[in-house]
Amino acid sequence: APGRDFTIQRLTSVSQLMSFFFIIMVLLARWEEEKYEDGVKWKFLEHNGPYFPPEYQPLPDDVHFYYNGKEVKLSPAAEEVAVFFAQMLDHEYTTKKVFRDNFFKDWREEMTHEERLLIKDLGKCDFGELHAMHKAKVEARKNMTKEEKQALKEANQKIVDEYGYCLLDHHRERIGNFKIEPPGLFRGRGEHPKQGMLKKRIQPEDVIINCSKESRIPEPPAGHRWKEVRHDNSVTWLASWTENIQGAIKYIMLNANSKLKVSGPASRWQYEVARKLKSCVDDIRNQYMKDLHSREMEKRQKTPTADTVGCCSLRIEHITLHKQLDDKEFVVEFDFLGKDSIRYYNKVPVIKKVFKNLKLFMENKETGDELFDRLNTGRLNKHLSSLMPGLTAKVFRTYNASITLQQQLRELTNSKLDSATAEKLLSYNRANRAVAVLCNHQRAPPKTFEQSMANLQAKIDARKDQLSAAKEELKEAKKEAKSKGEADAKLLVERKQAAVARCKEQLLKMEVQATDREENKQIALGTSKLNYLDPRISVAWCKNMEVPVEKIYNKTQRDKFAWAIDMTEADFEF
DNA sequence: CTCAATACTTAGAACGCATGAC
DNA sequence: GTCATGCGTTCTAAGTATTGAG
Repeated sequence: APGRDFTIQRLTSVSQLMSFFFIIMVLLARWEEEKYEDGVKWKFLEHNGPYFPPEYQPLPDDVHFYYNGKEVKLSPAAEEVAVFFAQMLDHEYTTKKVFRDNFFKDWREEMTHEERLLIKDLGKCDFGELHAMHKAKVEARKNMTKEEKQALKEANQKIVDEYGYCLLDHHRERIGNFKIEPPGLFRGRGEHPKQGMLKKRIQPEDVIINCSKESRIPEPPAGHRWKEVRHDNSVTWLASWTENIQGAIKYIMLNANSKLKVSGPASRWQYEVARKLKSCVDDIRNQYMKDLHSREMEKRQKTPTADTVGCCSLRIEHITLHKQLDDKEFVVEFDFLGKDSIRYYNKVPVIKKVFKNLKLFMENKETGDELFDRLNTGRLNKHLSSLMPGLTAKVFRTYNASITLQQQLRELTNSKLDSATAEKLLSYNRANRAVAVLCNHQRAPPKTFEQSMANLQAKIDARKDQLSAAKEELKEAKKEAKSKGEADAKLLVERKQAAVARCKEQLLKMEVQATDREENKQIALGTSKLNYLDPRISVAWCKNMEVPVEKIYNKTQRDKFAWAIDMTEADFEF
């Protein structure tokens, strides 16, 4: 079947040949640009190493911790961890059993033998004074004078200047995360079984440095040494360490606007592959409608994480089959937690064949069993790339997002002459929103949402009152004008009419704003904008609509998409 | 090939600062 | 000037992709 797919695909259209040709041209261009052999990411790399967070400052003598009502002076190590907990006391995490249990277990490990003997019940711990001290500190920071704030800013800038940049192949590049992650209590997303565990302080002895052999090797902090210094130019990271919660490796890497990222495989390149999918997506869709039978294998087990799934790892409890639902036949109801424990809920009508297959896959299984027990992401992507070179699930996502944006922009925006910039931007946001909904990019409603919505509503109400008052005045003025017919009175009518119109306009604007905000309550636009939408679509739209590109991309985004802003013409089509 | 380790991208929340309304 | 609010930045968790060992 893969062979046949490829043949069909190759013969179907001239435009495919064209796009294939284009891909090769881009490949060559990219080759030219990168100028290094495969797998080599740089020839020269020099940096100052990561920035370490400041050492723990023990509590002042007048701040106390109490156990069972009695004052206890904690050892520095135990005290530091106690402060982590105290700082989070306002957060609801600290009320959760898993969080508390994990915290307490790890905390006890930091205690001295004596402390461990004494402190056996978290419920008997009183962190009140530590908590109060933390809040006072936050408050004090907020109330700093202008000069103090300025001094702090300058100090931070000094750190950025020293540690925030590296030299990569003769270019000074901004580092994305040059700071070692400070210690604290782990906060996973969703019901994470490890929430509350102690994330330990990283020492230079834990850190591997990666740089050029011939570069100036970064100095470890005084009295310390690095775990290792290596010179591996097949990777892009500058430093790494292993964190203690999941045992995962953390990396110090470059900023998103660096050459390495912008010309890396992920950015421009992914959009070209996705564009190519446009020319053969119909074939591929027809094909998978034909062979609705896949048979592969595999399972996997990892260290405990929050219970989340993706399309390949769905379990049978995540879908419900409805032969009939409302007025539709063969409906699949999805309900599961995806990445970041974000819920996906949807009812999707499918064709009979798919419905029957799903039913078959669920047979003789029980809760906890995988729906597609012979499928995994590797297998899926292998199959996809046999349909079109470079095709993966992610390419589909990029394609779907970009094509949706383009369609929505066409549907939602009028000609450039028809509307004001604000209205154009609203349309752009709506198109962006449609994409975010498609990709299930959700956010928690902002904490201040209800309040700010109420504030806006109050403004709207006030404006409404104002409007009716203005209308009333207009009516009065008209009556006056009719009975008297003086020029002055007529002028007054005109003035009142203008006032009513202005009022109406402002009211409309606010109402639109309220709608926009309400619609955006649980939708996050940033992720799709940054990661899935071909920036050339947006740049072309700006050119066509005569909207400055600054209105849709901020500085950071303009840096990241500089290549698209430079090269895109108004007639660009995804 | 499989599995685990490693590398890199994607993600939402928290933070903090600029801005604009009053 | 004050204050809320929205926005950009920072942070780091949580995915996917790739590599490499056996």
